[in-house]
Amino acid sequence: MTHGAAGRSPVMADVARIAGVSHQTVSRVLNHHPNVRPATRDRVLAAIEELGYRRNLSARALVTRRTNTLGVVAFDTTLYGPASTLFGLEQAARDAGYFISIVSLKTINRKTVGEALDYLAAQAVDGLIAIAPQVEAAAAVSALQGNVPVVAVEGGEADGMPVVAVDQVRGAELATRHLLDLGHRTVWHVAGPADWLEAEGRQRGWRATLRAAGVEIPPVVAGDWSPRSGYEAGRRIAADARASRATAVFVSNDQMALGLLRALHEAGIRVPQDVSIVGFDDIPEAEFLTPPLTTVRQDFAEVGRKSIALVLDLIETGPRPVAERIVVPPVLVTRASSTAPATT
Amino acid sequence: MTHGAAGRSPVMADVARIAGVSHQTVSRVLNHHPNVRPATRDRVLAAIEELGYRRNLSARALVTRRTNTLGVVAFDTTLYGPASTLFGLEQAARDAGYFISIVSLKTINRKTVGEALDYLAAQAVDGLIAIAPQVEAAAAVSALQGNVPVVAVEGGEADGMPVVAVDQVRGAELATRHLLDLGHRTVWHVAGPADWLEAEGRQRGWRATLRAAGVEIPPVVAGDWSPRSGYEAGRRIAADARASRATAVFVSNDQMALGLLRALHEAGIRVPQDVSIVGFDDIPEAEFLTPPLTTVRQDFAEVGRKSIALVLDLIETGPRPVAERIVVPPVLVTRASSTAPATT
DNA sequence: CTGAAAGCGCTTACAG
DNA sequence: CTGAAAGCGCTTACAG
Repeated sequence: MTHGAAGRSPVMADVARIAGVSHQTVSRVLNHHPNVRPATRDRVLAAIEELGYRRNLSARALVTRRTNTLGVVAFDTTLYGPASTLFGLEQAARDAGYFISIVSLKTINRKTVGEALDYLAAQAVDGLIAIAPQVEAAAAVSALQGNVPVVAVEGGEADGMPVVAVDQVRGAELATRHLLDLGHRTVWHVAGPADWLEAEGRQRGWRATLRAAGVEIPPVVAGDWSPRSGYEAGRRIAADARASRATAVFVSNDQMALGLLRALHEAGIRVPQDVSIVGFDDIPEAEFLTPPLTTVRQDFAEVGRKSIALVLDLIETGPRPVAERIVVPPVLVTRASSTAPATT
Repeated sequence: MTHGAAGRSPVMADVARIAGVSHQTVSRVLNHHPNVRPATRDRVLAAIEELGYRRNLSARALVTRRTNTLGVVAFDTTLYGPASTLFGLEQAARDAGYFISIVSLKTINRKTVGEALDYLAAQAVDGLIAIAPQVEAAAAVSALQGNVPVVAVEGGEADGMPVVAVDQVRGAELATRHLLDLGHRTVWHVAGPADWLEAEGRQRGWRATLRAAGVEIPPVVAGDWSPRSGYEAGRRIAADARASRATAVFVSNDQMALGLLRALHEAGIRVPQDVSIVGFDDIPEAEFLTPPLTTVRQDFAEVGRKSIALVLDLIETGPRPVAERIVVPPVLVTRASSTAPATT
């Protein structure tokens, strides 16, 4: 603030005056325009440094019609998966020089998702990323399909929208096959909420694997992702355990597996001696549960990076003739909660 | 798009033309200026509706010098606490009509925090909220103290900056006193990382409570918030258990308590019969651990709301003569992991 | 209660 | 390689 009118922050014209050039030349330097003489460039840079000048991004956005901001719609970023994805998105966006404006929803339906998208549209974001793991949310996002590029994270296949997702079906196959390979006659399944695409994909992968193996397909036990619902599922399975002779359970996420572990423990059923358990996500706690949980790890950071890369590419090159679907492979992490069945 | 030049989105002048007024009148309607005749207002509103007009926020920001955006600096939003706080912040900001621009850091030091603040400053945010739970981060934030109002969430007391925080000392007192009241001779402590203000506050509260009770103060066991570090602390405590005769442990967060539970279980030490455990946070999993975990609940949503309210107030009314400190009380949640010591 | 004028701080052709 | 001009879409005094 040693130059320029006191009290106001410096503008391009202040820099220009000090550098002895016009403000257009300052603009050229800032935008890495090739045609600037090195000596001029250095003078401008020095003046910028001296004044602590920062470009006014609102003014810039007004003329370029680019805000350099990406909107993110998310649901319950308190859950490990969405939180991790968001973290990955944010890192990748910043590396690319974009700002992230986020709205996270408490409840998902066409109305709330629509409002969120409106909210971000009002901000004139350059692109939109929707962490839209529910059928409803995906539908709401695809209904929008406005002027701005949209990428769905964990979105469904149907809606003709670019998607970046972990291969849920594949993950469920890994989990189910692992248990079958250990020698279990079949594998039970505690599912996530019916309207979540991930829950649906995992159930599909589980079912396909059992069918391919030609084994009996037990009835699905419903859950809602919460430890509590896993606990309740566990009580039900424990009650049926002797009758059903369940020896292996693939649980659709780690939090439910944690609740299920608790219920089996209460019922005096040992894991893995009596029942083997496999979860999904590999939350940081998974390794330290009793027993340590075999699970399927998702690379959320990678999903975030790929989503940003895709939306930026869409911004640059315009929409594709056919919507892309980028798939990130999951990895099975084997721990103590799964073993061969007792030979009875 | 039925009016105006095809291909471009409608601007204020388009609305004005359709409503038969000048664009200033449209502006007045949008800004809820009192002096607009109701009939005129209705015509303008109808035109806005008809065109699907949205105000260009960049143009608005250019003249008002307000971006209606709040910047948030956070650290590892993958952790339950920061994720929950962020969620609360975002809800509260949106309710107040503000956008949130977030940058989350992987590592915290003066440099990374400084860069984050620069990044947000470049965006000309109207206010800044720093989830700055480390000593270093708090220092970096207070070093800034630029032109824009800053509120520190979980910040320290020293830096003369407005702070919103859960009363960590009080929470630790609740936990420690609970264990003493159950009849334990003293209480051990697994601390969080030394440079975290929350870890420091909880340790302070624990120590003060023991001192006030006139009981022996055991050496602190160090952790880093992770389940793994809790596990390692648990192994150390288990190894010393007979020698040290530890019967009660206050663990500085739930994730470490989870790891500690695992270690004690491996060592054949029963919780709570042999050792009582109390955690901190009340993560969703806490209720379903084996055994269900007694812990101290923090109201992160409330912290978020209060932080937004404070920063907005600072934006409106300017800085206070003396920096405010708003404290949110924690609550003890009693579950099965804590009980009276065995009478030996 | 409403309109004509000026200006916010940039970028983008257009000259030279 | 660099500058004078116009304009992005709003809001804010200023008139009336």
